[in-house]
Amino acid sequence: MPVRPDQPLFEIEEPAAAPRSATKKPTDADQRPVGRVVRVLPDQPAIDKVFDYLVPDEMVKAISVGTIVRIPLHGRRTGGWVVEDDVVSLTKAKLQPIAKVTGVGPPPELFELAEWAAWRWAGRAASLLRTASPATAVRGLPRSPLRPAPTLTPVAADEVHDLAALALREAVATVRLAPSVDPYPLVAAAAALGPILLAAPVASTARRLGQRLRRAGLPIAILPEDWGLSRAGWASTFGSRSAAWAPISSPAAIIVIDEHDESLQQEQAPTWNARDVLIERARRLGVPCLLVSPTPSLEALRAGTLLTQSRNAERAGWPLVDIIDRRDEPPGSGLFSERVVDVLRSDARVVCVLNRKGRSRLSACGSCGEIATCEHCDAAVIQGEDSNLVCLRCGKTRPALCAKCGATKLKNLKAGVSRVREELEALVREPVAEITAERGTDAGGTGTRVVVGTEAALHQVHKAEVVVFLDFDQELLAPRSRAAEEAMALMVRAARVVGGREGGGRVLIQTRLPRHEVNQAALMADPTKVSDAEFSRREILGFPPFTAMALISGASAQAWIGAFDAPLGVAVMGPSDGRWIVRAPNHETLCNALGNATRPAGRLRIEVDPLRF
DNA sequence: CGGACAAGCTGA
DNA sequence: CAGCTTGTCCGG
Repeated sequence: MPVRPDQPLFEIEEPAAAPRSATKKPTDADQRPVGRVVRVLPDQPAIDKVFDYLVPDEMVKAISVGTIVRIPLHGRRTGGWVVEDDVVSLTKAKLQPIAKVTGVGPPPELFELAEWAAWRWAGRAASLLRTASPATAVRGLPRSPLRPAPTLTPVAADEVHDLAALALREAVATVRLAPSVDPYPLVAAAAALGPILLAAPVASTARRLGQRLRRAGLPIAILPEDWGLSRAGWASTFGSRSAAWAPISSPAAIIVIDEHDESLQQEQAPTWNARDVLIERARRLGVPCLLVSPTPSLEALRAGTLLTQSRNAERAGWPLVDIIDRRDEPPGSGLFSERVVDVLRSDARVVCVLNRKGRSRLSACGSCGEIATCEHCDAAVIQGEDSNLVCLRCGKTRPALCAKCGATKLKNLKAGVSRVREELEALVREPVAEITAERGTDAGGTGTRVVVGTEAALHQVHKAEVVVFLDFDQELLAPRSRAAEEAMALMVRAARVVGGREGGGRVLIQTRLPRHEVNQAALMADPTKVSDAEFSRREILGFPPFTAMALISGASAQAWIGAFDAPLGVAVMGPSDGRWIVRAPNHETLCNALGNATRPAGRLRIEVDPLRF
């Protein structure tokens, strides 16, 4: 019978008050007649300093390391975490009492992990501990059910389950599973060892996996709502990026789903990555860490032993890929090859992907051929949906007419999604929906057979027979250091929308670069084509993971760089666009240097492991 | 973070 | 020099 942790199987008990560390040496500290003193870290990342407080008698039982309290500080009250108990305070200031116990906080080991992460991503421990803390006060923890958790019946003769058995013997295992392969047997195998911790880039992925395990009878905490259950320690914990900071104390194993996904990295500084936090967390606990992905990141390939499916099984988990070589077609021959037109006119459900918003990204005058540019800054202007011309650099808008000859007819040299939607409707003679990040599901993209959109379409459409990349070269040639990996991640998304090849899943790629490693990797269902190429490229360029980097930006970046005394082996490059790069042979050197630097006042962003540089 | 207090700027 | 802004410091 399934255990429903939210039903009255358990009662609420007082927060586990750690036994008052068996009467610490009653020596010199007791010269002073004060009572118990604890050290508290305020929850304001800007303070980054600990303060000592007296524990009033009525709070003695409720307070231990990790407890969330309110403290008087500088004439007002703030929240904070008890980070040390039974402190011998050396301060000359007279101690104030703790004002209030708010509730249960993260387990003690997360404080050490937060300190490490603060060093690793040049941030403050408080911002990480916020992520590790409950959204609202938790006053008691659910008690473990009396009946033992059922033993899971292993999935019979399942390849993924067998992979799990191997993976769970490693400290860190990188498990490559094709896009349409269900990771559940892996999760179930790990959960058979005891409560596990699982993080996935998309909350709904984590939730679905958790619910399946819950149906199998295991107690499951799904974050953020089940924070208390996770803190209680006996339930497997599932969540998105922030689950890297889940309060579960001793998971038997840690799993990161789709570890290659960029959304596992926090956008705001400190830019910690759930994958890297969890590798470290597993290492400290001495439990296996499973990094799962159809296209493992270079970081995962370096961190763990690679385990793969059989070649046949992996191929079956990728869709059939058609590379449509457009090199022979003249430029300007339109966005739709014959192959694509055929598919569009079939009765298949099709998602067309084009990462260009608006009507036109590049326009020229229909009569004189002049490229439409901004009157202010000379950058090329784009034509938005209202058909006005907008400069992306300075934001100026002007009506759609040629600046040279005044003609009002503009030629569309690079169509955007809005324009393509109109063209598609003319082509298929039925309504076509447009999906971009801004105009999402509300635009009702699911109703029509043919959909066109930016990559947001691949998030919002769950099932289609064909995905068409109308101009994949745009992804492949994007001026970004991680363009190939990002294109590969997009391919994985597409592969999931259409499913594996035995189910008829199909992806069409229009490209002029048929030999590009991403195209070849997709065609052959072999992601090593991308990682191999990327490894050698990065090694030649001295990019991560062969080095460690941080990107320094913001109004005070100049001042920071000026005061930065780069130690041996650490290089400062820049500025470009007001940003500097600090590069070191490894994180040890980089993070120590960043930690020793003095921080000027004002806005400063230190992005360790930048995704874009 | 946000209050306290000091140093700088303005106006008559 | 009051009255106000801006900057720096510091908290138990």
